[in-house]
Amino acid sequence: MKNNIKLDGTDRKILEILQRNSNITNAQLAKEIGLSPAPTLERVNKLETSGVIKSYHAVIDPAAVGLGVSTFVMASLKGHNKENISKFITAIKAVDEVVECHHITGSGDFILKIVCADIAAYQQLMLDKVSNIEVVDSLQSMVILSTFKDSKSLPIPG
Amino acid sequence: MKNNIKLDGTDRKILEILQRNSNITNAQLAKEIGLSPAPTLERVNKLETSGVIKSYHAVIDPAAVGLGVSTFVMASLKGHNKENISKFITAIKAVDEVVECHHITGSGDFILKIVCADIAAYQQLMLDKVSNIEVVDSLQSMVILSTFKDSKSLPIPG
DNA sequence: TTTTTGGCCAAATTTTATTTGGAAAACGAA
DNA sequence: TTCGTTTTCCAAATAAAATTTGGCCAAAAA
Repeated sequence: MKNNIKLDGTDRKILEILQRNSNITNAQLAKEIGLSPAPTLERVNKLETSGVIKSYHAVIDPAAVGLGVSTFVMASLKGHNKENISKFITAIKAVDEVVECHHITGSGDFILKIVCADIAAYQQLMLDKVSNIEVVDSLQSMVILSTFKDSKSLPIPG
Repeated sequence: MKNNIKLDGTDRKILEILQRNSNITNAQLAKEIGLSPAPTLERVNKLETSGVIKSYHAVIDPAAVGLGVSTFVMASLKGHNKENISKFITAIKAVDEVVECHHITGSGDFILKIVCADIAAYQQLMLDKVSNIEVVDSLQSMVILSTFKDSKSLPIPG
C-alpha cells in the first residue's frame, strides 16, 4: 500500500519507539505515547498497512553464532549497461553472506556488505561466489575492525 | 550474558525465522520448528538472555517518512591515534543521521552510513556536523542510487 | 447551525503468552 | 549395563495481552 500517509507527532513517537524496540506491548506503547491501547493499536495497524512500517526483525549477535568477519566490498562491473547490472544483482541475491547490495555513485558501481565465519571462509566465498561473477571487473575489500554505531533507528524528520 | 551457548538445528531454525519476521506468534513459530509452544518459548527466552538475540526492531520505509537520501561516507582522520579516534566516535554518535559507523582496514579509516531528507539536508549535515569534527581529515561520499538487497538475516553457519 | 468525520476511551471478548507438573529421552558414572 | 541425573519435551491450566465493540466528543465540512 503506498498511501501518501500523513504522520503527526504521535505517529512519529510510535515509529521512534518501535524502531528502538518492537517487542514492547501495545499497552506499554500506549502509555508512552499518552493514548489508550485501542487508538494506539489502530495507529500501528495503519502504519503497517500503509507501508510506513515494512517489517519486524530480531537482531542477533554475529559473534554468538560464529560469524567473525564482516566486510564492505566495492565492486566495479565490466560494463555499466542494464544487462550487466541485472546479471550482477541476480548473482548477488543468491549469496546469503551478502547481506546488502547498493548501487552507488562514485568510482565503484556497487557496495556490498558481507558477513561470514572467518577470513578463510571469506576468501573462499569471494573466490567462489563473487570474483566469479562474469560481469565483475574489480573488487576492493574493507574489513570491519570494529563497529561503533549500528543504529536501527532512522532519524524521522520533524 | 555471554554464556558460550550451544546452538542446535532447532535453535538455528528459530533464529532464521525471527530474523526474517519477529512478529510471528509463539504458537506459529512452534509449528514451524516442529515443537509445542512451551519448549519453543523456553528456547527463545534462552536465546534472548544468553545474548544471541540482541534486540527486536521495526523497519520503516525511509521514503515514507521523508528520507530520500542515503549515503556511505569514507572518512580519514588526521592521526590514527586512540585519542583522535575516540574524539571522532564521540562526535559521530551524537549525530542521529549517522546510522552506522565502522572502523575499517584500507585507505579510509571509517565508513559511515548516513540517512537524511534530501541533498540539501545532506550537504548541510556534512558541513555542520561531520566536516566540522576537528580530527577529520578527508571525506568521500558515495550516494546510494538504489538498494537491491538489504537482508535482515545473517547467514548462520551450519 | 447541523451533519459528518475522525479520533478517542472503557470495557468486553478473543487470542496469545506463560506457567505448571510431570513424562520420556539423553547422558554420565559406577 | 544400570541407576540416577539432567535435559527436553508435552498437555493443560492460568495469566497476560491483543483486539473488538459501542459509543462519546471535538473538529471540519456543508
